[in-house]
Amino acid sequence: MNNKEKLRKAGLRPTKQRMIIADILLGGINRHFTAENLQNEINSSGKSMSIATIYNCLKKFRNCGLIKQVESSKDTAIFDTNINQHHHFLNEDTGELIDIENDAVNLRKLPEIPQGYLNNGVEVLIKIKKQI
Amino acid sequence: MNNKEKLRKAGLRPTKQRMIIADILLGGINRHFTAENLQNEINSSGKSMSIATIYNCLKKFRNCGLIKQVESSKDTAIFDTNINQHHHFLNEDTGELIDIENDAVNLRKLPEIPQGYLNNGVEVLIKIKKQI
DNA sequence: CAAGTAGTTTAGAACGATTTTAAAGTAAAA
DNA sequence: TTTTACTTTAAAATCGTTCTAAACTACTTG
Ligand SMILES: [Mn+2]
Ligand SMILES: [Mn+2]
Ligand SMILES: [Zn+2]
Ligand SMILES: [Zn+2]
Repeated sequence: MNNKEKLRKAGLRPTKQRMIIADILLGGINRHFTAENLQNEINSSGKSMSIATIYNCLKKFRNCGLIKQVESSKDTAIFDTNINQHHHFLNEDTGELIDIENDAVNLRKLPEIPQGYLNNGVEVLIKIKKQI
Repeated sequence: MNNKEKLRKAGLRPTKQRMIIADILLGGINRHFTAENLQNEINSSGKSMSIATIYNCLKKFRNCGLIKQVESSKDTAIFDTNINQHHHFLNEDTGELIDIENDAVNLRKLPEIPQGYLNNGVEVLIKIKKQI
């Protein structure tokens, strides 16, 4: 399925701007990035896009499940093209995130989900720092 | 150990403002809160404190290990008085966090820590949402 | 205790990330 | 083709947080 079809299937009009972002984000190597990272990459390729549009698109993409947003205590939102359930190393010295594939982690025991609620995904974060 | 001693031991001068915050946060029931939550609570008790001071104190408390900051994709920083290693349910409908005690989770398999790095804590986040 | 000094608080300004506004532009529907 | 709803944009606004610089206070030293 090409990117235009992916957008259509997600209920999003394939505008010029969304196609530019889809071409960068979808179907390539997985990555973690900020809105500003993405704008810089668009600029480097000789194109340009309003930062408002970038935020609009990322929010739409996220709400459609085309990308995810990472839980992070940094003050800038971090997005993730890896939409499979997976886990992360967090380098606490640098803030860098590294993917951990889902099957590299195995949970022997989990608490009961509160009454009336559904498990909507489990994420493991392994904080690491450089050895001294 | 009383709060004044706790601050001293952490290398922090027990100022009037830090004692007010310590009295609210330390040694009570564990909770998750924002800087604004804390200011509202201080205000409700008839006291007042500059928001800059609240941020200053929370940062000092966090750096001393008296409180933690939660990994969260919300744009407001969330702090946690539970400084033990533990896990969370995240109610994705409301943003509410619920503590999961460390021994309620058991990890059978973890990936290898990258060469030259140390494991500095593992956090499990279980996202939940209301059943439909 | 009295001074001295180093650390702290504060209001307000500044900042950086994100959202809103409102007008112009574009994609899809009729 | 005309109409409609949706999208993009620059610029302003907003929001959480940090900075500035002056006043204040806790601790140290004499
Ligand atoms: Mn923030
Ligand atoms: Mn965040
Ligand atoms: Zn990832
Ligand atoms: Zn907690």
